[in-house]
Amino acid sequence: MNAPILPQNLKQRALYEEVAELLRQCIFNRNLEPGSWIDELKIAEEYGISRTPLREALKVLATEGLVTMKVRRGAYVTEVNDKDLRDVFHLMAVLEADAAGTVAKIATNAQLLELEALHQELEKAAKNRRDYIKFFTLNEAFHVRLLQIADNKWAGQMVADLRKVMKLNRAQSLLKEGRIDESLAEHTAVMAALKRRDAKGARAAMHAHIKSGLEAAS
Amino acid sequence: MNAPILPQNLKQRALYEEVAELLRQCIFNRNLEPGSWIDELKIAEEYGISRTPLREALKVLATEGLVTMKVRRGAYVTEVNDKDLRDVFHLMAVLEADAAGTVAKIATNAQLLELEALHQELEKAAKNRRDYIKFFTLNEAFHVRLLQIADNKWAGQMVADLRKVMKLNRAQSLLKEGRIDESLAEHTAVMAALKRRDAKGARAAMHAHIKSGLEAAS
DNA sequence: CACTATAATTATAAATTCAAAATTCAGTTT
DNA sequence: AAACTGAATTTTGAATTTATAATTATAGTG
Repeated sequence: MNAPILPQNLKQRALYEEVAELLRQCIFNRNLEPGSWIDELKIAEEYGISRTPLREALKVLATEGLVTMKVRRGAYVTEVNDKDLRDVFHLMAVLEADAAGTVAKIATNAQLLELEALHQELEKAAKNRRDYIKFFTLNEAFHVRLLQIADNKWAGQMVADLRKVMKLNRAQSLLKEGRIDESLAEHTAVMAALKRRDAKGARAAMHAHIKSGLEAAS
Repeated sequence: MNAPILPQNLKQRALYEEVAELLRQCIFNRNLEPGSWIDELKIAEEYGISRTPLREALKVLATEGLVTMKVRRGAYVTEVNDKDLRDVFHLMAVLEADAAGTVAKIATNAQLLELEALHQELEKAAKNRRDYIKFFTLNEAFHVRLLQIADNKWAGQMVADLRKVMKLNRAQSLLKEGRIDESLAEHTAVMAALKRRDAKGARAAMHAHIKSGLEAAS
């Protein structure tokens, strides 16, 4: 019943944080469908907790945009329409392009090598056609690391939030095989610009990369 | 059929939202100082409410970045250091520049006239030297309206959050009289680019405008 | 038969209560 | 006198209870 106390959990997280994370997973894998009402009583019982931390978690998800609160009507999983998705992709393009430009300027050589290593893993995964789950994971890792190196925690937080909203849309996961080649080519262009420390080029390449991701999704 | 629907402006807000707004004001006007601990019992009593909605409000502010939660230690007003401020300004510049570019492209003529009207009010306020509170208010109104016209609710939300964090820093309010002239000139440049529907120019002008705001603040 | 009003049910919102963790302070020991 | 131990106090975290709003169901009337 009780969650085992793992030694790695030295920094304990608050219960409402744990619940928020569980709910995010439920939302991403469509256990909770967009537009559907979130039954507080049911979930609280399912998780074996009271409604108080659950409601706190819901309010966090609401400010993240994953759920929508209606007064006296409870919480609903946010529905993302096409325009929303376009807007989110546009913002992602703007923010990640800026981050790429920054990285081209400020990254240490070691950090560029690190990105290069991730990129090469990505290339490997792309060759094994069936491995598009790994491709997807590595791709996200690359982008996350890039944001980290850009060293703007506010930007990192925002892009993370936007990524969550993107995951609300089923289409985002449709990284089809044909798209892998295209995506990899774009990635290579980004990496090349970074290596020659071409901020403007990196921005442009990243912008194009994300925007073409939108076309694939919509 | 025509049951009297309540006007939208009379929409009731949840108590935790009201409390969150009150706390924001307390934080912005230094009633609660950065770094200071937030006494739940005291505040709850002050507002005449229980701790439950207060704690929900604190969690909202935490995801906005205004407040930092420490496990088993409560909530603290976030302290913004110089690097944080630089990062926030940089993001604001990127996001608002993008929004300005979008507005140059998609705004209706009526919307441009609306912005123009706001801009002219700004000019008037600038002439009355003492009115820098009004100048500040109008300036914010202009930027808010621009974001609205850019019609990307995610971007609007993000810029609003960033603005809140900016307000944590005392320096941001030091919009001194000398700075008013400079700020107005930059604003005029933005407006001019918008009027000739020059997206690139609008982006550049807005970017410069925000960045020079950073220099004034730091 | 339809429509309205009202009662019953259900779910959310907020307050209160309870539990557990951290801090403080006093007392003892070295 | 300094440091450590442990109890008392304070404060956070979570559960439970209470109140209120909204929806549904039911009954009554035109």
